[in-house]
Amino acid sequence: MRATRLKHGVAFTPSLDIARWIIKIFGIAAGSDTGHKPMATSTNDVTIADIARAAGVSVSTVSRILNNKPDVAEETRQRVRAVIEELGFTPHAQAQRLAAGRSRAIALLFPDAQRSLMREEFILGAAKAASDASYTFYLMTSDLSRPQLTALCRSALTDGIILMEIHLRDWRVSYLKRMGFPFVMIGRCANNNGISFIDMDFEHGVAQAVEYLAGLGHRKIALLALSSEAYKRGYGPAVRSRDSYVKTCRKLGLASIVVSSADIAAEVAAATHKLLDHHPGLTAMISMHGDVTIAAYRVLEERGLRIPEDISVIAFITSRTAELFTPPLTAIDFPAYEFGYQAGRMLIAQLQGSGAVEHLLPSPQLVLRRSVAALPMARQNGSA
Amino acid sequence: MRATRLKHGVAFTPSLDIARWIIKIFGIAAGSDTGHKPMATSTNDVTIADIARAAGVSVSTVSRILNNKPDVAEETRQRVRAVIEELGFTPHAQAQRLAAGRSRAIALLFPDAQRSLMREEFILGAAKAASDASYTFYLMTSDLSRPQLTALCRSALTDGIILMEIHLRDWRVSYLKRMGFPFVMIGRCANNNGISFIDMDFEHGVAQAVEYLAGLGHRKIALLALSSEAYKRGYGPAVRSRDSYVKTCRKLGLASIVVSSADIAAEVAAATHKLLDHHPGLTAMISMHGDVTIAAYRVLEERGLRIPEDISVIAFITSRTAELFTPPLTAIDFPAYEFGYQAGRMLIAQLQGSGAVEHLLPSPQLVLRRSVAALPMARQNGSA
DNA sequence: TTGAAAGCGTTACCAG
DNA sequence: CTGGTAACGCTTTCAA
Repeated sequence: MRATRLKHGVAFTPSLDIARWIIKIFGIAAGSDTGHKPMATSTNDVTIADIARAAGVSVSTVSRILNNKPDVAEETRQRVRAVIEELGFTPHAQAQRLAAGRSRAIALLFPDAQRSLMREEFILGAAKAASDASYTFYLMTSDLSRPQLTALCRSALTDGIILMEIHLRDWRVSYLKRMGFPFVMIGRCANNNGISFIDMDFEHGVAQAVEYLAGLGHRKIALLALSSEAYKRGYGPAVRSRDSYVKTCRKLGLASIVVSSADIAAEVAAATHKLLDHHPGLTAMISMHGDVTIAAYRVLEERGLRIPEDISVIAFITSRTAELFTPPLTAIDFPAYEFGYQAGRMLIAQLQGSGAVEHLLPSPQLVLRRSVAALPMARQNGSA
Repeated sequence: MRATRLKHGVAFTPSLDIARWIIKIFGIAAGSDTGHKPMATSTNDVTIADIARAAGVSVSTVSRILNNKPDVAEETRQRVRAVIEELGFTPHAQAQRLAAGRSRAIALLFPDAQRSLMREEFILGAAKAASDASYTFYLMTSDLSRPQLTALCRSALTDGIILMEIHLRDWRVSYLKRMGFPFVMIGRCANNNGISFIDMDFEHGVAQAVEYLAGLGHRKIALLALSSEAYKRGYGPAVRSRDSYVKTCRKLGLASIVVSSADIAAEVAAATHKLLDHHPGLTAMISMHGDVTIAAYRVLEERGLRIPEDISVIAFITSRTAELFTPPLTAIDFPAYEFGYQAGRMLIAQLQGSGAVEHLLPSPQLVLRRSVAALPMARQNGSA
């Protein structure tokens, strides 16, 4: 993981040294030949009125045809459609939205904080769901403050919202609920009455992982938990995973060994060191840190511990990412793309009036790869 | 990488078996207490007219204040602002957009085809650039057909577009240029007159990689190239990387060893096998396959070849992903997030009338990690 | 510095 | 089945 700087364009830090990029400025385009005008209307001169005139019908009729309303004579429909085709007309989305009072758009509020290879897949899934339903898809990064959320709702930019990073008690949820603004969650609150969500079942996932490891003879199983700060804030995954871990350990008569840290390589590494220092007999760990679990791998490697011979590791992680680890990570699979897709689908269903509230809590799948091994009898007696 | 199915919720394929998810339907919400109405307007009753009335001014004045126009008495401004605050007013975005003829939105056209850990970072970067400039950000997956692109332009949904996966001759580019519709590219064509872009300099990147390896004594350096189909289509990265590789090899008096494949694990694995079968003396390879390079790693491992002792590997890849490999990948760093950010920034600058065309071709940075080693003298004489 | 009024391009209601 | 017309909520001349 170490790297050094060489002479010629070889650097450790891959920071974008923008000032040194090859930047060619071709001068001012102004109103010249390129003719890039910021006016979107320049591209869309032909309106519904033009169509009406050309086809010898009224705008209402054209509108009806555009919206596939039934009460139009087939012959008229054909004729108008031909004109539309010929003039290359496409409706002005903003105008449609204003007049119709709906935007046919959904938005995903994506936490700005830390990027994670896993969570990015939510985006594509949600976007796909939108496009499948002919909705447009907004991605909003930057964590919204309360007034910003209000503004978003009132702006009518979007018909509904997908919320992520849900806390057990989440002000955004209460607020949107009170406003009656449509939304769904990836994650869930303590109380989810009347709200659709899809969530990873961390509770069962962790229990499953612990039991699986215990079944292989492991007795000292640690949890590399999310930050205690997140736990205190009531961040769902942090609370549910940790609580479930403790409970499962108790049930199985195992000691709970928890070490918390933020999803940052340096902190996960420090946490892992701490863990190994304090618990020399450790034979397995469960990581909540997604791809950052690599930091734990490196620490183990550094300390001469082999995976899985000396230590078994399980993480909550996307398949694609799990496969990049060596050895590949045995994992509770986190199908982030599918989660995003389902969230989008649910939201749109809700918008289209199917009043059903959906609570999706897929049962976690443990995918066996190569980071877990059974504990040999010799070690089961605690001889670290 | 192999995995087996166990009895209890343990599966190899992490496919979402939706039918078996725990799905609770809480009945029809209808017009009940949840009150989720699809009408966005329900949330936004207070209009600019209400403000005007309450403040005792005209709508024009309120509008001016909303848009920070200079010609308003400071005292009036204060008073109206207070009313806006008090009534919790937020402008109706669709109405603004319709009236103003601008959407203050940009869109990223994201290729639907294959997902890649790397390319997903483009999205967040572009979204950030938009949010930094108070623009909204559309993400459109699904590859647009020609009529769909036309429709997008005419719809006035967005003021400008970011294009990806650029081919040397790209119909979308010609089309948008002809239409005079604002756009920028991540990637570049053969001829980029008057068009802003940011592109990875694959040409120099590959040259740098080959020269670096050659400098370490390697003589048999292979290129795990992108699919020959992509090459034939004129996909920029495919063409530029391969051509540069061949050229650099010739310059250095090395034989060119190219094997092409799609960005799919199975194909990359097959290509790697083929490579090793046909070129037993191989000591280094350069991969264009991003995170799919893991497939090559696995093949090497499988065949008992150590990285970097037996084979050195260099790839074009994001730092975050490179660190997941073991050993960590020495790489031409692909700062995808920054690319996305710059593309967004450029587009918005263009929309705001700074007519400067920017051609950004940052010099590729080789980041040394641990997948490359110098060739011992003993092996330099070709004794595989 | 302010106000009145004419759009912006659709949709949707109401007559016919 | 079709046409007129009033919204939709805001921006932007043009006068005052």
